[in-house]
Amino acid sequence: MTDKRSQRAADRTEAIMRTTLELGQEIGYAKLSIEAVAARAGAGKHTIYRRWPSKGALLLDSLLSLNEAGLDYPDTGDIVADLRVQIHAAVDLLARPPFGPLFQALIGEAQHEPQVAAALNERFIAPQADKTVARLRAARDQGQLSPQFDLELAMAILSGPLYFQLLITQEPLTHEYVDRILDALFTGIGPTQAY
Amino acid sequence: MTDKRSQRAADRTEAIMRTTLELGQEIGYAKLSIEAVAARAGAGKHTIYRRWPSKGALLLDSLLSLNEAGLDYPDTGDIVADLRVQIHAAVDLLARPPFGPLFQALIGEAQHEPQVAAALNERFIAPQADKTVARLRAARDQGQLSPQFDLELAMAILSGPLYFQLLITQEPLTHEYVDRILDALFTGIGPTQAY
Amino acid sequence: MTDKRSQRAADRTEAIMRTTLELGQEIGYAKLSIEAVAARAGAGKHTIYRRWPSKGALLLDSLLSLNEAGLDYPDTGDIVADLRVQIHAAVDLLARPPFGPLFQALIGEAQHEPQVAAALNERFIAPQADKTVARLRAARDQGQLSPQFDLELAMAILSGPLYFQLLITQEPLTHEYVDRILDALFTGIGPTQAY
Amino acid sequence: MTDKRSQRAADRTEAIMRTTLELGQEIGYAKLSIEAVAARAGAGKHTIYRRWPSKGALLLDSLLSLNEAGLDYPDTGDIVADLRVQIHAAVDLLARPPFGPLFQALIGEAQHEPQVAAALNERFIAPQADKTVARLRAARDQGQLSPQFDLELAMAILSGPLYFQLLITQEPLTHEYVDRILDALFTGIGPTQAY
DNA sequence: TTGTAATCGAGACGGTACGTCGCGTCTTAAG
DNA sequence: CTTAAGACGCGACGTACCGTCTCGATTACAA
Repeated sequence: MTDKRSQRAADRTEAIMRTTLELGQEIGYAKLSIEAVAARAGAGKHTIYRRWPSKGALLLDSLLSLNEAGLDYPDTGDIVADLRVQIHAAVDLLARPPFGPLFQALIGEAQHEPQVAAALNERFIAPQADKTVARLRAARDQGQLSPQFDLELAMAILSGPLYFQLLITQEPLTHEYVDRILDALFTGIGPTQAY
Repeated sequence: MTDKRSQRAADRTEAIMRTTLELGQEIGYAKLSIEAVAARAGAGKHTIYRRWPSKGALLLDSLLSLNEAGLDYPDTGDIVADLRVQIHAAVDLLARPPFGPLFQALIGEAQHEPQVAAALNERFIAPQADKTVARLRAARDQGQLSPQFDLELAMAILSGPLYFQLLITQEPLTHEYVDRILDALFTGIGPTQAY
Repeated sequence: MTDKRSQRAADRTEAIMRTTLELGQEIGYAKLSIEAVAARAGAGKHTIYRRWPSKGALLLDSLLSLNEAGLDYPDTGDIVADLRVQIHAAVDLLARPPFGPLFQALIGEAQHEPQVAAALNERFIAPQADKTVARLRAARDQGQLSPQFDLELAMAILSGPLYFQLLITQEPLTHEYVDRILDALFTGIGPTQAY
Repeated sequence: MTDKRSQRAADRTEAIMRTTLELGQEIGYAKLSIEAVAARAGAGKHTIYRRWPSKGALLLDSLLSLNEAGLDYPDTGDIVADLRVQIHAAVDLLARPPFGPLFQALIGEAQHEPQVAAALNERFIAPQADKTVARLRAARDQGQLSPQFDLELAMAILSGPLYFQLLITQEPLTHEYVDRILDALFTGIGPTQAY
């Protein structure tokens, strides 16, 4: 399949990403320099620059190499239970090393590198969101949700508070908090009587 | 009020922050260097470092100098209408120059500078959140919301999707989107029948 | 004699010079900064700049405060013996702490500060040279030296090799070396037969 | 001779030293900064620091590049005449631009950088001194000087007064002064009768 | 005895340069 | 043709001192 040449290249690519993860965990992704990665990996800087245009791009690939499979949704027929399982898993991934700090650093990079933001969206955020929307759509098609149920909005309401806590208040993400959001979304937050 | 010495200091502080805002708008906050701010402001670098420990801290103060009053909530008695007005204003502020790009850059900085994250929270995020919670509490006390209404969670559901869009998907924030979130929160998102 | 005002001033002057000597011995006169002297002496920088225009000038005064009396020549009637005593004493002073290193540093400063060079000459070098010339003149007047004896040149031949060794080759100055120079000057270096 | 890699390096080295000489003549070697040399030479500061550990070391190499051949002694059989020619040439070199001011600055640096002092000695002072001593030795071997003639001391007596005048009294060095020293050394300074 | 003028410690300020780091580009030699 | 190695121009970092300046507090003298 892959000939000898691309095997050599793949080896180098993999070694560089592995070094990025190691070094990032040791000294922090913010302080990570391409210079240091090259030195530690025994790679020339050229070899890195040939593959990735920026530190953000390298971080993104390194991140994705940690989660190649993605998080897949179960479909047991119970939409709330399935979302709960899935979001608990997502939170476990996002909030803990080695994925968590790297993910956070990457979002930091994305704020001043539009290309990183776009790539992050396209390759990680959107696929995850799509899976959530797809699972919700299935539930709606099965009549578990009303026909007017706004799939995209529901996804945003499920995700937004988590990112808010991860990036802004930087408090720990708990399963309990996820459950409260699910509750609020599917059983209502309580204003019904008053309205 | 302020004696001569602190007046001099205040003048310098103000000049540096003003230059930071100017230069940041011209070349982008990511490319902004303390060196360049010092040169443009006619200040020594020491004078900047004496006041702010990092670029992030300087950005934070400059940001806050743009919005010294904060965004205040109206209380017309109609909680949904009041929130709508308030959040529309917030979105207008957060998503547009000069505040928007600087705010975004600052959150980027916060991802790898815990002190910046803490200061940002303490001095901007938390006060705004507190105002929202306070307005919601007033509504609950007036019986417009059920006694079980989770104030903090509501605030997170109102804020989270906005930050998600601002920082992650980086799509434009519209008043219409705010309205959809408000609707979902206060009238339910639609699963009621199915449950 | 000195009124109260000048007493206060003299105290400060003396404290600054003493600190200069202390600090210079600790960290080396090359690394010495006026900033550090001021801090250590508990003096304002202004107080130093009011008295001395440059680090070199401060060093010079500090140096001279170590040797206020100067080196005085004995006159026992034996010119060679008197010179020997005197030059041995000079060498002991010039080549040893605390005078030596400071003197060396000062000559270093003098190479790029003409005013320091001039002041050093006027206040230290020339007076010493004059004493030597005066002692030689007395010997010539007493008939111990021929009427054609070149006083200035003799002084230069006695001093030059010492400074050469102190500043250029930076080898230790010994009494034995001084004796060899005196021998060469007064008994001839040995070419007589061949000429 | 030199391969391509060292040719590139040699070009940079040479350009930096040439700029050092130019700039030093324009603004004085004391005010010379590595920053300014780098800027004028179109070189990175790193490129300079990679080659020379200090300003003094750079000055030394620049100095030596001005006098790569060294001053060679004639040997006409007449030791005094040969020394005269040679020392006149040395004085002409040492006391005049471009060599003189740079040499003086370098000795200034040497007073607070032992490594510069050592290098200066090894690469300039000692070789010159050795040539003088060698020429004197040849004369002694040929019977022009007595067997007891102290070669090293003679060299010091010839050199010392010149350096004394160059560095300490900072009066101009003349050929006439050199002749007086030669006279004193080889015909005696005149005390003979009295002793 | 009380201004008033000089001096002081303290340290902020605009600068210049330091020596280091990392960027992204480049050149070379080895495979 | 790709690599490891690393030199290079560049720009910024954060620090150290420079010499000037303002600011009260502390003296000492003259009114």
